[in-house]
Amino acid sequence: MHLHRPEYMPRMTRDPGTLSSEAAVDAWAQMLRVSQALLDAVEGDLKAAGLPPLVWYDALLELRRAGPEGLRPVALQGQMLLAQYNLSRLLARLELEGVVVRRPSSEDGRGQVVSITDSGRDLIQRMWPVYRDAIARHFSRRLDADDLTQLSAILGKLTHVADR
Amino acid sequence: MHLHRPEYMPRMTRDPGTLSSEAAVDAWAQMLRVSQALLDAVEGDLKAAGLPPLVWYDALLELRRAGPEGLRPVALQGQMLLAQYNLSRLLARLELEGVVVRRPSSEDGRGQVVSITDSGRDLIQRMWPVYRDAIARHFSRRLDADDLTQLSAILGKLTHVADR
DNA sequence: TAAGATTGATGTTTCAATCTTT
DNA sequence: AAAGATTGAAACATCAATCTTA
Repeated sequence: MHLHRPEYMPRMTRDPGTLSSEAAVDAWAQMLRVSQALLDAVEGDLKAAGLPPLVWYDALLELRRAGPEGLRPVALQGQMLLAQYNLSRLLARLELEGVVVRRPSSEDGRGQVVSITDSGRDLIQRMWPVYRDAIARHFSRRLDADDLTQLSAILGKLTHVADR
Repeated sequence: MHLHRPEYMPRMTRDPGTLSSEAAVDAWAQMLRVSQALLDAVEGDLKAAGLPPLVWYDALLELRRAGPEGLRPVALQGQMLLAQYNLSRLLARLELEGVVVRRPSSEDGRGQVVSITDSGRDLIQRMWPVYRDAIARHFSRRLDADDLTQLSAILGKLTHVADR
């Protein structure tokens, strides 16, 4: 359990802000560990089925949503949590595989437009059943409706991480 | 929000096992996204303070717990979620930096024993205040005691991911 | 044969610098 | 100067093969 419970932590001060910090740090470590294990498990299922990693699924899904007009890489960046250089290289791999196409933007000379191809639509359709089953097996199956409601509410409180 | 809500998902079957699958998939995507953002934020704080990444903290913490006898790499592997080859190279970096030492095991000719050094103890002590503040800022500060209790209970249900 | 651990080759991510257009 | 995007070099992760001892 507790991936990194800090035994170093100084003996619990009276500062109200740190009163329950031990429980908070334990929960933090637990969350890190569980989500990493879940991610590993799901990625493992995809790989076992001979399919590409989750980040391909995420990118293709956003591009499919965008429709025939495609998306600017900078817009994709906002959806996915990727650095610009990282996205640039991901798109290069996707294009090499033939699942997306890139063309220069007519509106903005600096930019590009990326669209999903038929082959990309086919790939994401083949990925989804495997992904769906992996989520069910490792995640949904272990939680009931109340768990999902509570979890979602708590995660919602953690959403604006970039603040401050 | 919803990192990859599957619009591909076929129109909700009557199969009881999949009745609430949409909510589950949303919660799954939310969890992935939030934990990745939190991790990025905390790693960013460490880096901004000129400190090494979290995985160093985790390894050093386990080794400090182990005390003077040290730990076998295979034992560290169990604590951290790392592949063997990955750990091997992490330990090489830690040793190069002088924060751990490796020596052959006297009990098992195949194995080694790894211990933290004084320099390693110093490093982890310098990392902890930064890490603690990052957890507080990005995580604890946004949750109350009930949130922590609920979150921990839910994460507990997700813990045995390797099953089945 | 299996467990503990490492390594060469390859792929991916990151940092910092760059290039083009706004 | 700032925004959109890319790239060389370096760091790190992964795969498959290897080595040693149990």
